[in-house]
Amino acid sequence: MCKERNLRMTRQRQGILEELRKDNNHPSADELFGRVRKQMPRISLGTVYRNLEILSELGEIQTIQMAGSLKRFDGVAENHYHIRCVNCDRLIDAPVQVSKALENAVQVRTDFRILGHQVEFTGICPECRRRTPGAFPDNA
Amino acid sequence: MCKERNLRMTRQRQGILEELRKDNNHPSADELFGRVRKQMPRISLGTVYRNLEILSELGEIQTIQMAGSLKRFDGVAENHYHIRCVNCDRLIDAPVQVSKALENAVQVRTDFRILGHQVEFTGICPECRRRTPGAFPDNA
DNA sequence: TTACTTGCAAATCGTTTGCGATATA
DNA sequence: TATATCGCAAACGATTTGCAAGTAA
Repeated sequence: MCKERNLRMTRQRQGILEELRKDNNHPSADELFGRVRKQMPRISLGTVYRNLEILSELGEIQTIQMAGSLKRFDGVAENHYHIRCVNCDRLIDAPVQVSKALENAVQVRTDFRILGHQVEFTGICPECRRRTPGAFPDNA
Repeated sequence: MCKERNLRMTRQRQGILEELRKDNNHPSADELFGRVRKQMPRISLGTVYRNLEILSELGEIQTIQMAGSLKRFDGVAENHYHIRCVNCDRLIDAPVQVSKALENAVQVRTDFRILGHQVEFTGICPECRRRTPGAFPDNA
């Protein structure tokens, strides 16, 4: 990291990045704040936001904002699709390949210069289906 | 509309829906408020929000929330993909087919019950490329 | 007539920002 | 030492909500 910008690897920035990469769930800023705070009780929420913004600009992480109203953050920077549980808001990686062909298809049909694309599936996660059987029948 | 709920077709609800369907750009609540207000100067922003929420629940319109921090609304209820200009935030429909096969691919690989999916392409719109030549070279 | 809906204004809440203090390179 | 970054708290802005008055069915 630290391209042309004069960035410093502070204890806080380090801790936030490590915590985000520890497992690939996709916490909100506030959730991440809660986790990082266990290591650094005096860190502030503003610092978490500031660093997530910087890390995202650097391409070290990615910011996810789709169906939900909260931003979610992903320690894996490469594009991949997500599935969101509409019941519990859990967000996981979707086990399907990213399609560059889709971008090309749009590119040739418009005068846009296409830079990327995001996909989010919505559904009911296994836990929610199990927890409340009958609430989410398989045939919608 | 008005399934099992006891909904009334008020002047305001009617006007909001008509205005949203007049052309298929994808206004924010506030933009739509501005337009509807020309017909009904006393309508309030809260009313616009309340009705957009209801119309969305009824499946009459859809709420779009992806890369941007503002919700955007779409008078066309059927699923379709969008392209967002990262420079001016313009949002237009993407001229590619919705792929149910994508949903199936995820369905068979997870224990989620997949309900739908959203796709948003990001890029630079023709107007922005033209307006600031050189700023957005074709080879990224 | 009834209860859904409105306009208004205040509240909410995720996120951003100003500032003086701190700590990294 | 210079200045990027921090912690704190206040500001911001989109959205939501409580309430009394208005109105569709």
